[in-house]
Amino acid sequence: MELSKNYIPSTTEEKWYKHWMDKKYFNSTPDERSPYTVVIPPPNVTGVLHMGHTLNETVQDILVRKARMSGFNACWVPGSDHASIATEAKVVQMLKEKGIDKDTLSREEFLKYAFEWKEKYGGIIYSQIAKLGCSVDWNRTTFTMDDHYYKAVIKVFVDLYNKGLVYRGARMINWDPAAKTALSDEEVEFKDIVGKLYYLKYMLTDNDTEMTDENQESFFNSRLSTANYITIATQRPETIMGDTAICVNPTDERYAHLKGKYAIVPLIYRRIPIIFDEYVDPAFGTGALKVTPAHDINDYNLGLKHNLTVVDTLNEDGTLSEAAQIYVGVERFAARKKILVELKEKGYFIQEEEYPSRLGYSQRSGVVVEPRISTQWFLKMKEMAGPALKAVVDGDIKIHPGEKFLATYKYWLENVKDWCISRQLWWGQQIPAWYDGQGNVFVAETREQAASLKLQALSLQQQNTESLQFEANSLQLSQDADVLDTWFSSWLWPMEVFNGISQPGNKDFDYYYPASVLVTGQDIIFFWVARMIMAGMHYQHVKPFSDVYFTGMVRDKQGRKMSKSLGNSPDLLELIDKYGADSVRFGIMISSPAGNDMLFDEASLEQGRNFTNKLWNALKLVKMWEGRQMSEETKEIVDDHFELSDETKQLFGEIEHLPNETPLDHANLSIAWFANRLQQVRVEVETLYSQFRLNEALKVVYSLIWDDFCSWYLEWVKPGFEQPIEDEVYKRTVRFFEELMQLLHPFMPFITEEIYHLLSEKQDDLCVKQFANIKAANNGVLTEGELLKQVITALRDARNRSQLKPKETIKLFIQSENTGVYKKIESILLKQVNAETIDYVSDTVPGATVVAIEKDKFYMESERKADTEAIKAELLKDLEHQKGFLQSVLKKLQNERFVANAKVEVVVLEQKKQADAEARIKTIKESLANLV
RNA sequence: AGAUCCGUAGCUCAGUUGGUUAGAGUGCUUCCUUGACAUGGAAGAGGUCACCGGUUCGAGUCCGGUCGGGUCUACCA
Repeated sequence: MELSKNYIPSTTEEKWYKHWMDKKYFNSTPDERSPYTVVIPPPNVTGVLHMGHTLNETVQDILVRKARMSGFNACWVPGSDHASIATEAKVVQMLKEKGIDKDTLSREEFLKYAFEWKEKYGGIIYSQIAKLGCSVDWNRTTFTMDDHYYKAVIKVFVDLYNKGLVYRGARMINWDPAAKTALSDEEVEFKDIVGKLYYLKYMLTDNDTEMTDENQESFFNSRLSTANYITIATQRPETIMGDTAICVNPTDERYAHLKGKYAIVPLIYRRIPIIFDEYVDPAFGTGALKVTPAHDINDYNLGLKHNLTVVDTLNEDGTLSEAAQIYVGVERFAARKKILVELKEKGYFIQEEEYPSRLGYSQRSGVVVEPRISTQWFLKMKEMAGPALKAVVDGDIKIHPGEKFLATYKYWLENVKDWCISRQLWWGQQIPAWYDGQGNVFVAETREQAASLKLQALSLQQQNTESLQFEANSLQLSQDADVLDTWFSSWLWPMEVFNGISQPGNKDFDYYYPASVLVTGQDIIFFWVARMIMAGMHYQHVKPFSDVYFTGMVRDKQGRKMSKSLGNSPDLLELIDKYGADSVRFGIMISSPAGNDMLFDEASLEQGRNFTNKLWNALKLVKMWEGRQMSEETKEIVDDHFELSDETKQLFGEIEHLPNETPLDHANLSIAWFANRLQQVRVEVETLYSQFRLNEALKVVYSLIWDDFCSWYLEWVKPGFEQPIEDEVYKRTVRFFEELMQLLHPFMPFITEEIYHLLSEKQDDLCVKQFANIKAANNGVLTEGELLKQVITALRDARNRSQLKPKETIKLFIQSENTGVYKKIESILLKQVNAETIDYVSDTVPGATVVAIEKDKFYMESERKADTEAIKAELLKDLEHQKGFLQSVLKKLQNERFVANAKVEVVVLEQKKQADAEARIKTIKESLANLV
């Protein structure tokens, strides 16, 4: 078969994903194996995958594929989130573009549009997950508004209400004036801004009768010239109409005389009391605070304490309300400008100064959040927090990387406030609360159950059943118009994807719950992770997952957050088109240290593409050898010619799965070395997996393939041009290649599966091929391989320094006490350093370039005359280095306390270093003497 | 304001319980195209591990402090 010049991902990827699907490898049903469960963090149903998702899904797929290949029944559940605010905003926008105003639609009409929208765009995210190669069980795809899921959410709400954990009340909440809904504390993002602080005059009066005079305005304005006022500082002059007090610190002597007096709000001339509270910091601003209970959380608390009236001067859309009396209907920031103008005109304005501060913005709509008093549903969090905190603190749930997030998690749970769970939206689970006309509320899963609750309530008052029946027909219950916060459904995710809430105790749920690992971004630790733990502990008394792996945030090259507005968020499908899914996975993983933010750079994807090309070309090389094995006759001749030494046989014996029938000496070492090297790396990779250090695991495998396999092993066993290869060497090489592909498969599933099948005819697939047990590596063989590499590199370096062209050959003379080692690798050495002959000498070779490695010396003779000066300089540099090294070793060894206190193996190591360094210095000195 | 992480090669980062004169990728320099791969090969240069002090036979690693940067949390108008 003719293989293309470079690897072409597109056809391969489609072919194999379809094959895996046809074989149902990703589908999981309970069996006798241990489960390995992962639930996907459900992306927004109408969204697209961004780079953060890509990193996340890749990590999960690596873990899931690795588990599937390691004897586990791996089950990865995909799905999506209805994302109430985000989706509703998109639908509203879409309707607006069609010329339809949401307010003109009924709830049912709107939901019809929303579901159409979801059907149209909801599939995008799934196709992207498939493109990336994710091995999810598509039969288990779950949407947070699926029928069973919807019912589960309602069931939980009713249950928590009945337990007294859900309640309804008027509280200060975060209000989004654009989406016109309440938000939870977590949905508010604070940004640093430079605002302004305005200093305003409030007139003082001790008149305890309310001023109603038509002429009050001119009365106060005329008295402004006198000093009879108090100065306050505010950032929000548009809220002064909501002021219901001025507050000063009771210890502040400047204002002690104001006890019992009143201030007059400018422009509307409301008379408000001066109150005293420790809360006010005398050092800040003027030490006098205007109190606006309706529009500031602190003022609200002050208002509660001092029994102040609440004047809400804003409408739900952020315009000024009737209660503001002036500028009614004007948008809040426009009103601020107009009011400032009027304050200046009338003389109430003193000065303004720049003031750095933080402002809360809606995570979804991006507008400035308005603190607002509103009647909402809340979940008591204190009761939920305890077990969730314990599960993590006790180590039942392990967080990776741990130390970094434990403190944050703990602090949040210990200081958690009640969760506002109602949203003034239509897209979501409608709150199962029904109101009668008399201000009673009935919480139940269905209208019928709510009605029967009402009947029960009535029956307590009325014993007459006939009249009760009459009442039931005219109950006129109306359901709460609001829906629940999206996170109030997502927190059930690990349970309800297996119907654990709607059908508790079902077979799947018992088998798959709890999940093995949760992989998610650290930005939703409170939104989602903590709350899933709460729900899991509350309903199952069992953690929802054993490990949490936090991926870092994906940023651009300059370290900026990826965002649509910056245009620095690349399109995943374009990247896959350009580089292939394997390269995208490689690129994002290789530069992604666990838990740290990663800077995304397309260069790392190029590195991935180059890697796939390298793999492809290694395949081409090996395929060239196929069918070029030796004939039986040639093989006999060759085997006869090369008698195996006992040493080599011994070396071979260390690898139990190597054949008894052995090929050539050099291949002997090559195969033995690589077999051991492979085992060594497998041990390393296992450890890294268990520590979730996936990027390091990938680096190790990458280097094993590129450096050890391609650059060394393949070169060592490579036959001469158009020469045959030994049968056994060919088979071993194919086998190594297969094992490497298996090791790499979780990271780069497509190309590895392709190469696995191209290497030889196969019945099985890499996707489900089980890893063989790891064998212990033999250090002696590894050391021998390392020595060979070292010798080759040093000789090549010497060639370079002598400015020898690659084609120019050398004559090599080896002076060593242990020639046996080198005789074994002669054929490799010849090839790798382009020598025509190798001879063994017991003395120096005059006029040759000398290279010293450990205690051995290598003389290199060539046509070209050696540059003795350059070589001398090199040797002197090396000598200096060795001398310095020896000195530092001696310093330790001569220190009695070191010898006494350090571990024995450390001391032994130092002694060996000393001996090696001394021997090497001797060799270098001899070489230098030889030069003259 | 509190918490927390970070500061190692030009750049992005590894460096696991302290123990070779500190590693990788990328970039850079030199050389190399009929022989799997120029999306490549061979080789090389490049670091006072932010700074100061302490513990120790021994510190990039542990402790304290300083400076610089990030992130999260918090009700100072």
